[in-house]
Amino acid sequence: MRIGEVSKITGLSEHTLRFYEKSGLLPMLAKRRGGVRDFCENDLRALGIIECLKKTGMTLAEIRQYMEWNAQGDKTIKQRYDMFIQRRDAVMQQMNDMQKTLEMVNYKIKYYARAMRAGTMSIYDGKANKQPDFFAKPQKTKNTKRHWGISTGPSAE
Amino acid sequence: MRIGEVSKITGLSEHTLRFYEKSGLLPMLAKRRGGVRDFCENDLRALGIIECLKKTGMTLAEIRQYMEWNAQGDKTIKQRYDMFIQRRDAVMQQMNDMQKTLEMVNYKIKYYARAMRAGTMSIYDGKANKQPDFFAKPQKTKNTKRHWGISTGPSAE
DNA sequence: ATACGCCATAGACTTTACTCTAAGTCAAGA
DNA sequence: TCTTGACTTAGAGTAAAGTCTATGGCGTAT
Repeated sequence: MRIGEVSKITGLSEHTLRFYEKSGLLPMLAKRRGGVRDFCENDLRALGIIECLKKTGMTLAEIRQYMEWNAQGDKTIKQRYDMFIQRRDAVMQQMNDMQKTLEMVNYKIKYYARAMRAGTMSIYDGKANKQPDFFAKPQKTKNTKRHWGISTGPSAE
Repeated sequence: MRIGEVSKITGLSEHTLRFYEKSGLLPMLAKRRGGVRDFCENDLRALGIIECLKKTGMTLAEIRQYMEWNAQGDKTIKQRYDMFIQRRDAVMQQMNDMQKTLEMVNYKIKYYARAMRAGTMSIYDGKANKQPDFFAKPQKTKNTKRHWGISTGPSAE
């Protein structure tokens, strides 16, 4: 499989795919004579992992570290396991943040919907502002309502 | 309220706060004689909105546009309403993405947990790889399981 | 044979969002 | 008065992740 097809499948540009390889994110990528990159199923899976880890907030440098651990085999299993546990925590934190973000956005939608019906913002003159506090520290005492339960996922078993 | 205190409250650096103002994100910010910035409650709320909108994926340039609409009063209510509807969609998309990301991370946690117990990756030799496909198109026919229900939030009423 | 499409490399450039530096102002306390 | 600490400005520098350009090499359809 050559780079053009991989670009179509993944949605990543050919530039980006070459950039990833140059950055050490695809150490096992085979090349045909002439230097043409020859992507296999494993490379596609690696690209899937890369995109996944990016979404969890990792930098390309950190992802490269993971790929190096991969290449080192059995002696780095624990590092890799620990990394994914960390990533799970990061993802759950992001989900919490998105929930808070959604609450603010929904507040604003209601706020502007009301102003739209009135045709003016002046309906809010002199009124207390109930806008959510985005800098509030997470509270221990009061369980903030959630629209979805947080599960820690499968344990280490 | 001066910049140092605001920095402590928001967690944003003084540099960043000045940079935001220079970028037009805080058009109403008052200054004392000598040029010292004087933040009020509304400025804090504006900073909350800025951080919120950043999390929804907006750039500072786009957020600045919103702040300009704010300053223009009643004639831009619809633009601002529409913008927050768009933001809600973006947030819900991100939540879906995070769910997919979490599934991949949990798969990997199980994968490495098993390898850790065995002490080797070789237990997977010759086995089919069940790693989630990160580039799969969203399917219409099969409701993908979710850990949290997606609500569109309050409608425009 | 030659033109076409796909691919290669090296390296320069871009965008976004900060982050820092240098040099200076200002108000309050010893 | 002098010092200290918090603040100011303009502008330079940085980091991350691409993105693009110039130039050239293959393999194949006409």
